[in-house]
Amino acid sequence: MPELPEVETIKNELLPWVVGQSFTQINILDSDVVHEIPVEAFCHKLRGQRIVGLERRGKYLIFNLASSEVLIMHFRMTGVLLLNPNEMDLHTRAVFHLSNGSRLVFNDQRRFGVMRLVQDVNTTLAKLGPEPLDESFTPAILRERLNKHRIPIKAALLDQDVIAGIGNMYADEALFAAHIHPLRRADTLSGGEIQSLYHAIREVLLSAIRSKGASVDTYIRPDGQIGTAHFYFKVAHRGGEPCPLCDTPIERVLVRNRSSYFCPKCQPLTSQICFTSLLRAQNDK
DNA sequence: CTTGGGACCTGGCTGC
DNA sequence: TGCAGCCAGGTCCCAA
Repeated sequence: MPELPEVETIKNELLPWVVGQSFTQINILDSDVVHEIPVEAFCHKLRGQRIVGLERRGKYLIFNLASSEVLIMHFRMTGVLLLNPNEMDLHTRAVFHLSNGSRLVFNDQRRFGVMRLVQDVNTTLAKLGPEPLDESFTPAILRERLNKHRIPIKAALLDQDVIAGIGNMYADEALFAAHIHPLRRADTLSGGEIQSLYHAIREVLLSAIRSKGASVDTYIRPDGQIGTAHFYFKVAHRGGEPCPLCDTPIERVLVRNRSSYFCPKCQPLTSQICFTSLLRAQNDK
């Protein structure tokens, strides 16, 4: 699942190959991948456009163009962007030909990925929460954001309007590192817990970027290689395995219909749990 | 207004 | 062996 570290890796590895190049031809094989604008218009507007910059915001990959327009991609669950792949892929949705002869190929097994052409990226992504790796992101900002919500902390971390870029895997890893139960109510964290969670979020994301992302499911890097962040996961996708700290089996609980993996001993229940969610989750088991 | 849950989608896995 | 049904999850949308 491309979350912040995966999209950051895609951006870093593509940047030297695409910035300064122009789109010479665009082939859309699955018209559903283009949103808000007819495919014909999308291709027509993009053809000949020069890429002047490549950025990431949250889980979005942003192509800044020489014109005022901006190409935005979102990979959702199974989208990948490959540079000059050798093999054809059944799930190719779009192919971008560049002026240096390279091909950017957008593959997406589950067809949830989207791309858009917008006038102003700041308007389009205005609701996104702060970037957790920005210097301007502080424990005080995290506290202020979480205090507005009476929902499970896990659900708050997944809400892109609260914080941008965190998905299911890294939310579980951050909560484990901070020793916070996924069903804790977001607005009940102590000052110490906010501090722990703040540092856990940043360390988990930075560590994953150093490992070039996590190749669970279909994610691979633009050159076709895997990322290795998932080798170091402590709880994510590890239900039933022993906790690396205390050997207690990792448990799974549903929070907002999403699997959450946690250690019941290292992330203990407290009186500030979201009881309704917990009961519903337990009933489902 | 906030919160919760289903829909979307497809391939892999489980269990009968 | 075959196949129905479940599961994975980011985001949107609707209902309570």
